[in-house]
Amino acid sequence: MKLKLYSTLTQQVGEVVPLNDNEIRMYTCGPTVHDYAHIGNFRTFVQFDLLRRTLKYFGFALKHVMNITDVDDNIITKSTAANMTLKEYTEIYANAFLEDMETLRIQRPEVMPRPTEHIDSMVELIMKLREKGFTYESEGSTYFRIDRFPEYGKLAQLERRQGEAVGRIDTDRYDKENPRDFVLWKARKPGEAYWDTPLGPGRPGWHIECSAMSMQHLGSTFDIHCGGADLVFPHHENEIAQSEAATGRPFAKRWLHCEFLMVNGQKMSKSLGNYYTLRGLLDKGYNPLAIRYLLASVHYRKQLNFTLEGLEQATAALQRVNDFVIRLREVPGGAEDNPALSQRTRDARARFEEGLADDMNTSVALAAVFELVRETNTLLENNQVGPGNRDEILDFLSAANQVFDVFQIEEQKLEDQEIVRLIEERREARMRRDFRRSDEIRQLLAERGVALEDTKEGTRWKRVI
RNA sequence: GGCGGCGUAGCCAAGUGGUAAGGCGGAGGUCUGCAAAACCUUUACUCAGCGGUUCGAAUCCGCUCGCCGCCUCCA
Repeated sequence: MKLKLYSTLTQQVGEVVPLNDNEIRMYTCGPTVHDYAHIGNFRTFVQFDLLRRTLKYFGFALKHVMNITDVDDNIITKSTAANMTLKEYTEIYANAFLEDMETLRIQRPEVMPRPTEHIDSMVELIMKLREKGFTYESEGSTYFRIDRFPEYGKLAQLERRQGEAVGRIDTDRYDKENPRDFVLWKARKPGEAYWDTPLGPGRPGWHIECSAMSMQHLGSTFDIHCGGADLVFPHHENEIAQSEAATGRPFAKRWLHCEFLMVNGQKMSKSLGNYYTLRGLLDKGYNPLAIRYLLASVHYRKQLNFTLEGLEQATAALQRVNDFVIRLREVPGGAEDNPALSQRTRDARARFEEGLADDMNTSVALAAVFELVRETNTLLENNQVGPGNRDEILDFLSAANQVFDVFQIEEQKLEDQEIVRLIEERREARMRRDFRRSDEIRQLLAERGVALEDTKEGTRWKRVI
């Protein structure tokens, strides 16, 4: 099956064809580590994790680069206020970010470069632009002259307009020939971190970081560049301009942008104060995989309105699949297999893959899982599921988990002996028809996140997520 | 003002010409010591509104209304 993805550049969905052999080279604009990331940020990273896993699912080799930006205005301001070095300060939030990634099961990209370790590449790139006449200097800073790049605006569909929007005045404009020009190298300011380079003392502008790091690790032309929807303009537009001006070659072939997480109809953001952090939600008792599920379940090009109710719905949906797996595992080895169900399982897998192949339509992919769950539950009700069916379905769910990684498919063990003892005690109490004690124990375990369900074959337990 | 997008059941959400996937929730039932889980039945004659094209439209076209994002640091 052919994997198709949208590109902001062409505004069309098209088949993914690697530039080199079977390998996809992909760059994701990562976080700036001046604070804890909020789950709006993580929506993007979860979605591009799905992309990463989808590419692998469809058999591509992958080299994925995601930066961790460790120098910018915010970082400088905050680290100074905290009386810490840049490195001391950013280390805290970089580590927090990596931990949060793990909690959300976001796979580590192959390379996670940091700008402060790539200053040479950036300077080299700017020097190349300077040689080719794309830059000018003003008050110690180096700027990119967009008039020299006729294709400027092709990503954001900006026609080169005469009139600029009223009221959008860049505070630096008096330094620039054209308000749209952007800074490549910022002149040193007293008290701020700087690097001594042939461009003069200073630090890199925001946009040059991603160009330099992506091209250093992936080459001047690579397959996919992704980021949040707010990066289309100016960040990615500027990356294209400076990269293509420097190399004379196309930069990223395909651009993917993840839409925003909304809160009450407004973009979740630090400045609006309407944000939730991962840690905050975990403290409230929400399950990280339910959060991952919620962030993954809505298509990346649609805004997702985040609510706690939505998170609870996601939790329930996930629990349904996990409960199904527990029940499926109880299929006796001697039962007869059901050929019709085998066929249904293959169909479900095909629909799952079709959904993913269609620009990562996660809703369709997940619907394929849920349909199979319902149909199989009905058959389980009538003992029409055999061990072969069970294994085929578990195999399909594992495949789905290669991409989504939210379902609990491995059998869980009770390592807590106290809980094991209580379950046994309850079993004895029920045999004596001592339902008072029985219910008491069930309540006790519920408080510890373990639910008990009595079936004809005995009592089963499960962890509540 | 320019650019991009959205509006489908109580909530989330798929569906881009052929007669409304899936999830959550609600109601009734089966099962159960009671629960829980699961299953069964039910919950949009209709897709923001109004026109148009078509044998046929949630899907195409036009207009109207409402909402969001980018154009400024931002995932």
